[in-house]
Amino acid sequence: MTAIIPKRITIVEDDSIIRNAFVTLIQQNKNYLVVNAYSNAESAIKNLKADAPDICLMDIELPGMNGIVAISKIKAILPKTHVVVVSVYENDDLVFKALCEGAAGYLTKNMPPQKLIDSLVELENGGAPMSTSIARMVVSSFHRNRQSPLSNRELEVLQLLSSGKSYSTIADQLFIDKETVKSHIKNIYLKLEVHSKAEAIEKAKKSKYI
Amino acid sequence: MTAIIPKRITIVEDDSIIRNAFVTLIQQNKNYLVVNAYSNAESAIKNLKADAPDICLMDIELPGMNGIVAISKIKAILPKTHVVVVSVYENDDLVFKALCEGAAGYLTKNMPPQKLIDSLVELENGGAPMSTSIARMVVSSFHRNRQSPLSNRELEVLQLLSSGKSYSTIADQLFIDKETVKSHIKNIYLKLEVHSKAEAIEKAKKSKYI
DNA sequence: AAAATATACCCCAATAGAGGTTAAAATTTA
DNA sequence: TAAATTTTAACCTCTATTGGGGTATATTTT
Repeated sequence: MTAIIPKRITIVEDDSIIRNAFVTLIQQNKNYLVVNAYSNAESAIKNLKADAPDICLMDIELPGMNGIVAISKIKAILPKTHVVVVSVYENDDLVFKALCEGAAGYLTKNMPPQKLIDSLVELENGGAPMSTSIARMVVSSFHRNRQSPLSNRELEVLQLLSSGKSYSTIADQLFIDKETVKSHIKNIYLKLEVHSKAEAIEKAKKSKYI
Repeated sequence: MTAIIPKRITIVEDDSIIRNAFVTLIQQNKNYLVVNAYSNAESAIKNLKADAPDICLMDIELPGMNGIVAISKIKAILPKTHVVVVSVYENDDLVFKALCEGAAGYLTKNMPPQKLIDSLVELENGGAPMSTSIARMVVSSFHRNRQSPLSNRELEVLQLLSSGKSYSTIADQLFIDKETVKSHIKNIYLKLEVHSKAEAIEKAKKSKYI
């Protein structure tokens, strides 16, 4: 018979009503222990080592330090802590910034209460809890744009160019002449209406051609 | 009172036992209609326009054309069809290739049967159904490695270098001298033990420093 | 048959890239 | 505070790369 060690949770949420709701909700489940709940990131970080949370629920819009920066700081101090964002914002930019800084999941506040508990379980099972729309956003970010004006060969060349390869390296890799690579790149520039490598890569990435 | 128009589903799965199990399972739910179930991708694509599926469940390991290529072909013909991968493989490479080609979700065959139905519902709700481990894999792909040997400034420089910018453009953007950029790049090469831009970018991306 | 794509060649000027060395500020860490 | 690291900047050399212009031909695709 193994004793259940409850997962330690801290909450960072400036709205006291939501914060208390989360505490109450989580405390109903004895697999989880809310060690502390803060209204700002600064104090949460100050007590981070003492709290030693397994999971941290993090709001994005906060007075003072915002949630994105907070995630970064927390992961730098306790890399193993799972930081799950709980935000009203479904803005692309914020979601991807949060994930890049190390968020283990991203929930939106309009979720049904049970979804929060499910998410904690999902985390323990090795998952990455996300709201419906966030999951779609994340998966869509991988999808390439099929409306590309570039031919398949041009996409191949641009792909290699974007990984920092030189014309000659690209030529070797595609078993074609360096001059042919030049021709392709000229046509790519024409089609994308750019005049340099950097512009072409920027435009192609923004349009998700590559 | 609005009539419920069932979502049209096709299945591509070479194992007849699994295929039939999926058909039986889905047919129990009158919100879904299995229009056809195929043992290979070629025939599924041949009948694609006639089947006009809203959702296609796609295996990866198939005789003849593999599932990744099949996703690409299907999305080229019917971009609006949601292709959901159902595979035993949890290999990173396959998952990301499938997503890049346009997969709307990725499930593993060890899921409980109800999870398949839940996934169909999740799709309709605007989500992207994923198995626990796949979701973690996808979210982790955004996380950058904090054990980088590079300084923050070096990371900034390498980031810009990797987007195809020239030394002078990087200098302008960071408000520093071109010679300083060169110094940073020299140090980056030293630390990463490489001797060219392409190698540095490759190593940094593989190690997820950038 | 026409259009798009993939291939390859020429010329040329500007600059980017990689190597070396040195060193003063500024910042962070011990 | 002292030591270490980071960031900044400058000098040198030399070759490779890039991007502009043009032209041309075989192969696919429409």
